[in-house]
Amino acid sequence: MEKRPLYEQIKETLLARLAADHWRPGELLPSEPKLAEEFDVSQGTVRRALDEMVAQGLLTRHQGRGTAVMEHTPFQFFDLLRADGVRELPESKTLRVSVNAASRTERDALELASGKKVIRIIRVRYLNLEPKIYETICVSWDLFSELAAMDARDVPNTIYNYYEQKFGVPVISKRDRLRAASATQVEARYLHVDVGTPLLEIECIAYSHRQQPIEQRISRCLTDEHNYCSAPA
Amino acid sequence: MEKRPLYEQIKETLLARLAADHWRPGELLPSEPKLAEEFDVSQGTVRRALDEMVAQGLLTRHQGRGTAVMEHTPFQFFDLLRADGVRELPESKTLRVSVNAASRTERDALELASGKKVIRIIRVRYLNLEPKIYETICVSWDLFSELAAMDARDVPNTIYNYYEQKFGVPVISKRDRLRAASATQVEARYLHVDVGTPLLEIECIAYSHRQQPIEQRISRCLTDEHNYCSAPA
DNA sequence: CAGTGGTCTAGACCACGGA
DNA sequence: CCGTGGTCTAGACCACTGG
Repeated sequence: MEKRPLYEQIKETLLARLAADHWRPGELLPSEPKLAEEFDVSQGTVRRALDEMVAQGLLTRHQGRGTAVMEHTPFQFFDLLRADGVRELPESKTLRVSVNAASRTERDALELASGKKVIRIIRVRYLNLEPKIYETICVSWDLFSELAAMDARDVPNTIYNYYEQKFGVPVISKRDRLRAASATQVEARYLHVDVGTPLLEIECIAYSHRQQPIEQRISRCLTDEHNYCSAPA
Repeated sequence: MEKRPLYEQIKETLLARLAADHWRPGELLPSEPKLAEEFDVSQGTVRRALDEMVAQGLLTRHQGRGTAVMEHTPFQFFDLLRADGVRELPESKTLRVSVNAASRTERDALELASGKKVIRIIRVRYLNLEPKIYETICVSWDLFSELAAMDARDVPNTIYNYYEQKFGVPVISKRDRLRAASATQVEARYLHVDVGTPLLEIECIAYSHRQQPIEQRISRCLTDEHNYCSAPA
């Protein structure tokens, strides 16, 4: 017999089913009494497992309707806010899609073996029609080779949604590291500023189920009108 | 009768007692059965209230011992990490303590009426013995007037602890806004870099109970060896 | 050892949503 | 109307801590 709490085991089973695409985003899970019967525990124990998954942002509950798989909006994972706190939808223009050998830092970020290839997407993002972000996205070629064949014009604006829709790989969490940097020549040209202008560099690693790293994204941002905001505690 | 859930009412009562210094940090609360009896509810309902306060980081539980008021370590609210992820204790050297009329942004941050005075503390912080942060701390003079009389040499390194010990005002949460900036002449001198070097500016507002703003802190950081890291999701 | 929190059960009643 | 999740109860047994 297992010695870990029942609700943890149930949670793990449900996590595995989520990872295996057992239910699509937005779809309703079986009701609590149903799950309780299946796992042969009380409804309270199922509730505890579901509660924790809701707290993690994986599920949502609606009284009278049921418990559904969370749909991740394009906004949820974008952290640049206007000075007044309003969240704006960023537009994107993709500059280049290329396939290269992974660099050392990319291998670390994505947990790839040496010699593995990655797809790099370089794009400029606009806030309020002004170029504010020069962004390099890096994903494993093994996982997303279809992306490499794509024309730059066809790269969707909300890539996390695309991972989920096309490849069934939802982005569940992410971790950011921030530092200050200076605009390079290329960045200065695209962002319409002088070389050396201070930029906020956000290195974001996106994870799917089981902490599997999916994407490394380095965003170099003009922060004259927008700020990065930590989660409201 | 109240219509809100019982566990929320209990939580609010307990929060009020925390704010009123009913228990000191580290002290044990009454046991769950005791609280259940006092509020005339079942132990499960008390548990739920306590669980939420634990999730908020206000309490800690120890099986066999009891539930205690969380002690806030100086580390908990410092977010600059070395590239390898290790957290270092920053040392501080206070440059100046002054009393001034609050600026517009300071009044907004601390929710002060116009004409109110603030105490400003300017200091340099060291990581691994190197100057890395030029920091301006701003607090309401009404709340902390004793600080103004203090010699710069006596300003403690871990100010949050000091607020809690001396004034009974614990820092419960904070909100950060980040942007990129350029080193001014003064900053460049203290941080041993050239004027214009990119700095990471962290504007941090610290809150006590009931979202009352306590402190505004603007830290301008060299991020050559350290990064700001978002909470691990 | 007695008392604490941690887990789990089997019920109850309620508020909400959809058919 | 029925089935859903939301709240609440009163108990059980366990694992851990301290004296």
